[in-house]
Amino acid sequence: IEHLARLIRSCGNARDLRQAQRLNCAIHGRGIDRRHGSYLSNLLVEMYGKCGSAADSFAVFQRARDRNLYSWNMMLQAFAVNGDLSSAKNLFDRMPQKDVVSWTAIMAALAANGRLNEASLLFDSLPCPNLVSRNVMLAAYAKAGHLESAWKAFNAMGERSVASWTSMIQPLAELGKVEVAQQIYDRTPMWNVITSTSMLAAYTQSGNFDMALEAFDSMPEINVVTCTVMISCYAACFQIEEALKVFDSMLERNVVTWTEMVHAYADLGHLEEAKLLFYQMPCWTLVPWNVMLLAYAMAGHLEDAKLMFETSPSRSVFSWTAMIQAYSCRGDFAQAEDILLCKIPMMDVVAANTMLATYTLAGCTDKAERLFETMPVRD
RNA sequence: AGGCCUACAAACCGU
Repeated sequence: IEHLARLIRSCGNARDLRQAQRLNCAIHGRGIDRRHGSYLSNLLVEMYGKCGSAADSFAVFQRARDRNLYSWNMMLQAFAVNGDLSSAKNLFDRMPQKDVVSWTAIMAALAANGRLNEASLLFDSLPCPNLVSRNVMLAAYAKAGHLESAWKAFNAMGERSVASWTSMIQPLAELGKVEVAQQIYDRTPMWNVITSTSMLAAYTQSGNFDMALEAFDSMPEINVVTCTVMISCYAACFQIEEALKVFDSMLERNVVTWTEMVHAYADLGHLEEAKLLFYQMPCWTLVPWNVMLLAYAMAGHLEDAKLMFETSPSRSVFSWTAMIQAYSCRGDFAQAEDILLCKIPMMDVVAANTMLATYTLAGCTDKAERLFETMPVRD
């Protein structure tokens, strides 16, 4: 049974939906999940959530014979991480009991969807906040760039964990304050591989590639994320050979690692290599599809872009925006605008701005103005 | 009865 549990967990961690479905069939088909209380069904609910399918999670949840607080919290989390806040709230309201984990999961989901105020209000109403719920709020402030509030929350904490310290690093780098991030990193009383990888990412994202290399060389412990960051670091300084060296030397790779390598090839203009690697991926998320789609779009390969769009398992606003670019690059403004105004099921400000920029750059001021007037969202 | 499995920090996509 522990063997099965391990299999389920590793499948969730690999984000491999196909494998998840196979496992679920094998387990449920033999009725194994019915014989072990809520343990296995809980793990299956979690697995599907991680693989991006809240619907499959819910199916398992509903057919489960025994449900405990863990089951409800895992289902809640499955909805939350997949961006289905309304289902999460619905479930939350129907929970027979709730604990601080349930509240914290909702808070984190609100914050992740840009609803910081609601998260903050919820936090203030928590009957008994703990270290994790405080960390969630802290990280939410930090990521939103509300450094004052973040520091206030940080300083108010009676007890801190590695996560509390690590949460302060990344946002500083994003605001161009790498030195401050480094000062915190140097002063941290506790750190682990995540902390040092955050610092590495901070250097990479701020363009301090030499610092990144130095940091990497002196890291006492690395993992798959660390190496993936190094691939993006080498890609950012146009060292495709070095990026590939890291990729080839990795003992463990996940879907992000693969995506990053495909992205590196695509970004540096090696479309054929990108394509080869893309089709070799052991499993996909939507991101690599969009990476390939955009690469083709920007290279003017409209037919290839269309093919990616049509064959991808699903489409997000990223995919649609890439198609706007694909048509724009070919000068087919009518098709591009048709996508924006008629076809996108989820238009946002970036998609609209993309079209606007196309018109502006092409000197079609009249069309740009007309579009601007009718844009449902502006920034 | 208790334990196990759930919430927090690092890497990938569009103007």
